Order: sequence, then structure tokens, then C-alpha cells
Amino acid sequence: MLAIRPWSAYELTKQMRRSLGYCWPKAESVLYEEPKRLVALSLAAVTDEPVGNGSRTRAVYAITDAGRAELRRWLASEPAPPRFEFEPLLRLLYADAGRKADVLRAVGATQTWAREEMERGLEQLEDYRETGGPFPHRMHIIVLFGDLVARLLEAVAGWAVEAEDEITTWPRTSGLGMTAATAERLDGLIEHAHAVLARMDNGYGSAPGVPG
Amino acid sequence: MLAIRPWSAYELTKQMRRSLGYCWPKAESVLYEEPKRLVALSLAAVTDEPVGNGSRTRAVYAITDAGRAELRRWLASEPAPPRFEFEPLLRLLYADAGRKADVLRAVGATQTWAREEMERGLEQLEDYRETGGPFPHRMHIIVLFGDLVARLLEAVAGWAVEAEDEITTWPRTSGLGMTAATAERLDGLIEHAHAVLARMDNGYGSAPGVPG
DNA sequence: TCGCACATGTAAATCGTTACATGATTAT
DNA sequence: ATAATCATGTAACGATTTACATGTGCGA
Repeated sequence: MLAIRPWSAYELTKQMRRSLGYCWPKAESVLYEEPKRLVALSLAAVTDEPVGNGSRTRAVYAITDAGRAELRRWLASEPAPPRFEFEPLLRLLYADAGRKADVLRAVGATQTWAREEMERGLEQLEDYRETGGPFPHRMHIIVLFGDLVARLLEAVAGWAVEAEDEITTWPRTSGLGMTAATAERLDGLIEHAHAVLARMDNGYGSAPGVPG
Repeated sequence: MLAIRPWSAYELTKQMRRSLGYCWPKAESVLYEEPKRLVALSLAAVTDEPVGNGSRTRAVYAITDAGRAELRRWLASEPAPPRFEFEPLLRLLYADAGRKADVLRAVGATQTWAREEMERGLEQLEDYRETGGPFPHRMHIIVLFGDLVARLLEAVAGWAVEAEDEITTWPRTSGLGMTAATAERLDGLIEHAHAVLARMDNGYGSAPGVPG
């Protein structure tokens, strides 16, 4: 974030809620500790600014040339794969050790979460469209970023709605095995996965209906 | 996992690759340490089995009644929200500090990852359909689980293909701002988000085209 | 029989969160 | 003026990963 502009730790926490948190969620305390580490490594420089009208100060951090170089080095390195930490799904996975109400609550909470995140994201996007946002020169990046977040949230929301419907029909949580609904869903999943993989192999970009 | 059946630590690591890892990724060493903690808490019991023909043994862990009770307690508690750790997206977010080749590599790696995960998941699902899988009585859960994973992977894959196409057209990484493509994508995102939210409010399940 | 992958763990170091503490500002 | 919230941090504890260590069976 320091590559964009200098920030105080508190500003970093606010900015994390707006953007970083969608792909790299951390506790806020990290945003207070980590800049100090960067300064120790000479990757950032700190300036103490007076806050308000006097006694207290706050630390404002700015990137250094060495910091930019290190960032470039990192950007050129091999990326790690994505990791999804999805506790509600973990609860579904062992749902047969608990009550129906428990899974339903986990799935319902997921749905609520997805909707709220979408509302929050939508507000931000509308603000960007109207005002240009705080970093208009970065919109080409931000919108692409928002695109993935939106797709992920929609996937979660759509799933949660369907899962809730299906689980509601369960007579209990354990031992149901391959019900008719499950068999149908399984077939659909397999077919759909084949289709998606085939499309990816052909190159996604080709017009629909065009062979080859 | 011990609620399903007893496992050795190594078996737990294999099982994590098959299922748990999709929603709760951890280092394998956890699967060796954590069961010992469970035993110390009397939530699991350990049995030393001879391995191969003699000298060495392995620890096999089984859940206890107290363990089942604790699991039920946990299942009844409030779930934590999902968290996406998405390093390639982090790289996109600061792409304007690096080269075009860097972002393209991050996006390309994402696409490859998604495809490979889909292939792996598809194999598992097909195996389940043909053989019933190792836990046929749990298929109603497993398929619903696979459904979300598939949706997430498809979201990622679709995005990666589109993002790659768009980034390829960038003349450089920084300062492009609101290009025509970005403006169009932003409008699409906003409209689509509105539509999805409206559908969720009306209840997803209603037939398409039916008002109210 | 040599090497490699499978199987079974342990220890140190780091990463990250939760809980606490306290000054400043705003709303009532 | 007082409470609530914003802003700015720190420290202890716990969670996680990385690196190491070593036996075992199998294929070339």
C-alpha cells in the first residue's frame, strides 16, 4: 500500500477494509507492527506528524527506493495459489455430527455475509463511478479486482440459497447418502465441470456456437 | 474427521488433500500435532498399531464420547465468516508497481491452478458416482460441498481468462485509469450486482419471469 | 542394491490474533 | 460534561509453517 502513497497505520487499517482485506485479510494490529519492520529493513521511512492541535503524534510511513525495488522483486516472483478459509463449509462437511438447525444456520450466515459484502462492494463501485474514487489512475486495476470479488461473492450467494433449499428438505443430517436430489446435483456438477474445462481448452474467447 | 472414522496422522493428511483442504487448508504437520492435543484433552483416544511386519508402529486416533459432545457444541456455535487468501489478486492490486509480464504470470498461474483443481475435483466426483466413494452414506453432504467448490473454481477460472485478455491489451501497468474497457466492465459489474441483490431479496427460488 | 517415494513424526522460528491501554474528537 | 467512538498503539499468547530427521517398501 505504501507504493500508492504514504499512510498512517490507522489509515492503512481503513484501507484494508476497503480493498486489501478482500484478498489478504489480516488483524489490524499487523498494520501497526508491520510498517515498523519495514522501517527496520529500510524499505520504508517514518515521519512523526503532530495530530490535532498538539501533544500526540502519529507515525506516517512512506516507501523508500529500496522498498520499491523489493516490491518489484516480489511482484516478479512466483505467486502462491489461492486459499479459501471457509468455516461455514467446514461445518457443512461435518454436519452429520450435529443438528439440522446447525447447518442451516451456517448456510444462512454465509448467505447473509455474501449479501452484505455485495452491498458494501456495490456501494464502493458506485462511488468509484460517480466520483472517480481516491485513486482514479488505478481504476483499470481496481475494477478488475472488483470483478473477481463480485464473481466469488455471487458464487457463494447462489450456492447458499440453493444449499439452504436442499438442506431444508433433509429429514435429518446423517446417513441420507445418495438421495435423488444429490444424484441429480452430482450429475449436473460433473457435466458442467466437463463443459467448463472443454471451454477453457478451446480458449474461452471464441464466440458461442462456433465450432472448433 | 475423527467423527467419521479413526485415522492415523498420515491418513488424515491424505484426507485433507481430498476434502478438508478445500475449506480449511493447513500444513500437514498440524495433522500430526493436533490429534495429540485432542488426546490430552480426552477428546480423542490413541492406539498404537504395528506397521508393516514389525518394528515400527503408528498412532491411530479415534474420537471419544467427550469428543463427539465437543464437536456438537462447536457445530451449534456461531460460524466465522469466510476468508479468501488470494495472493495472485494481491499481485494484481499492486500490479502498477511492476511489469505487465508479472501480472500476466500471476493471472495465468491462477487460471492454471483453477483448471487443475477442477480436473482433480472432477475426477473425485466421477469416482464417487461410479464407486459410491469411501463414505457413501455421506454423499448428500459431499455433493453439496463439491457444489460450492465447483462454483468458486469456475468463478476464478472465468475471471482469470477474461482478466488475461484485458491485461494483454494494456500498453503498460500504471496510470491507465478509467479506460473504455474498464468503464464498460464497471457498468456491467454494478448492473449485475444490483440484479443479483434484487433476486436474493425476492427469494432466489421463484420461477424466472414471475413478478413479485 | 540403490534410489525414490511413501510414511511418520519433531522442533524452532515466525506469523497472527486477541486483549488491553489510552489520548482525542464528536454527539447529545 | 459525559459517553461513545475514533485513533494510535503494545504485549502476551497461541496458531502455523518450514525445515529437519528417519524408517520402510518397491521398482529399476
